[in-house]
Amino acid sequence: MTPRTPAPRSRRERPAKPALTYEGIVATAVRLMESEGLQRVTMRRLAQELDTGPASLYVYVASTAELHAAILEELLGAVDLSPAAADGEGEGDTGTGDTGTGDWRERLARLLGSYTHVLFAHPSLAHSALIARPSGPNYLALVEAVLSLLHEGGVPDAQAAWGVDVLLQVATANAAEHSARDRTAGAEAEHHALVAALRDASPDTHPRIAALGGDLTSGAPGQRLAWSFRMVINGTMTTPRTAP
Amino acid sequence: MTPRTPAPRSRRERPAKPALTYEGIVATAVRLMESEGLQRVTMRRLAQELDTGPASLYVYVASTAELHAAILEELLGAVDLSPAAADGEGEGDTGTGDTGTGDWRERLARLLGSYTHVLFAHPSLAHSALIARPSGPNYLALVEAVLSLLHEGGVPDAQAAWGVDVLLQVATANAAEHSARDRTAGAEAEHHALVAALRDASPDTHPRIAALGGDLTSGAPGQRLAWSFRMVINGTMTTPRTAP
DNA sequence: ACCTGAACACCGTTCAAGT
DNA sequence: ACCTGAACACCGTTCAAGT
Repeated sequence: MTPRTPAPRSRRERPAKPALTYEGIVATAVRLMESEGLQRVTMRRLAQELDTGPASLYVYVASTAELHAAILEELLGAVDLSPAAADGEGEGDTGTGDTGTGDWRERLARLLGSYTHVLFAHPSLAHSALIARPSGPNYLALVEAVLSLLHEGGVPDAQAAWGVDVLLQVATANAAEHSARDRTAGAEAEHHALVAALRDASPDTHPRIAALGGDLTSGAPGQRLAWSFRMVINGTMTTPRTAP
Repeated sequence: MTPRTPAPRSRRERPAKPALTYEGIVATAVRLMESEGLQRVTMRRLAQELDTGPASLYVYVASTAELHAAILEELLGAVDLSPAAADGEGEGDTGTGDTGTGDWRERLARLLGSYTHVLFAHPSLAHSALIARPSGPNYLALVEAVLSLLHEGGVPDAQAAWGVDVLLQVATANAAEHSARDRTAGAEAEHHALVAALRDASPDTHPRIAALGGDLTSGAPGQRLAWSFRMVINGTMTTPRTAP
């Protein structure tokens, strides 16, 4: 005598549990990361958020690593690629007269800065970006943008092809390092230990470290990163692919 | 009537459980990593190996991250620093006539190669090297060696001070990426997905990627890494610290 | 001071069984 | 085909209590 079907009203009480889809899972994962950090985006926690059991997720996602890569690809949509847009915006009078030689370099540094910024905004993600590189549309667009700026600058194709990797790697590694420093208490302590060790190195055993002194750790992170970008761009321009 | 003290013989049956020390803990951790991989070097597993409970380790080691950093510092002792030894070995007739200009560059690349090699031999470690940089004597010696080669090459101090970081970072990130590829099945699949995505990119939407084609992923890892080293060394030499 | 048992609050992944 | 309960085999870290 008990009704077999639940009262229709109960469907309106809360939004009906949506069917699982890859897109839905990733979207929920992004939300979860934004609110609780990547370290909480686990299969179990995510399943709980989706009102199901962890085993259900394995139908759509092969592993936790793949899940994290999918989140990164999603976030890469926020990278500002406009520095690479060489045309389109202002038709006739593009010449504002301000774009001297070297301008493409500055725009490339700005583009890479935007990429770094996105990683910084989601600290734990940079770390996973080094291991599981995404291959979705947003990542491809980023690679294309970097390549087009190198092309604009007249960097030989062969060098650009290999340089883009290093450029993105430097940006990613920097974000990973600094975001780890902010996040985990231990990482900050370890960085201080390194600074102290460099400061206290003896001129007898470590003459060069002693000679450079505080300069080894000088500069704001942003300044150092900007120099790194310029430096790798210059290196890419001037280093032929044939052995020296 | 049961004896309160264990029979002395039992002390000879197995080597008496050694007292815990920081050195002993780290040494056991290194052994454990060598036999089972870093992913098994957990506080619990290590405690088991030391015949104690995990809580006991926290007297000596603050966290798992610190433990991993200590292992890395230990392993850095295996890096071959001899390419940086500018003098001492052959006293009078140092001039074999073979050391042309650019030779310091080659030796620096060899030194960095040795560092990479050590990380590769212990795959899971490179990953943690990016986050928790060590600050022990072996790491300092590595930094000193790189700096002394840059000095030998006449690289301006300010540029060398910032360049050493990028140089080591590129080496570390490379090792992390490739070792992850070998280790986890998912990482290899993801790399293939990236290669395929680059290959299949449309010339309309991704003209530069299409133009470079297979060159984006060409070359053996060793070749690419060697080029990266040359490239970052060149960039460090030619990029002043003042804004462009 | 050093060490420990026990607990708290979690993990990833698999698989047989259900619908 | 898709979903799930339940289990297997683990984690890091803390803390009160012991020696």
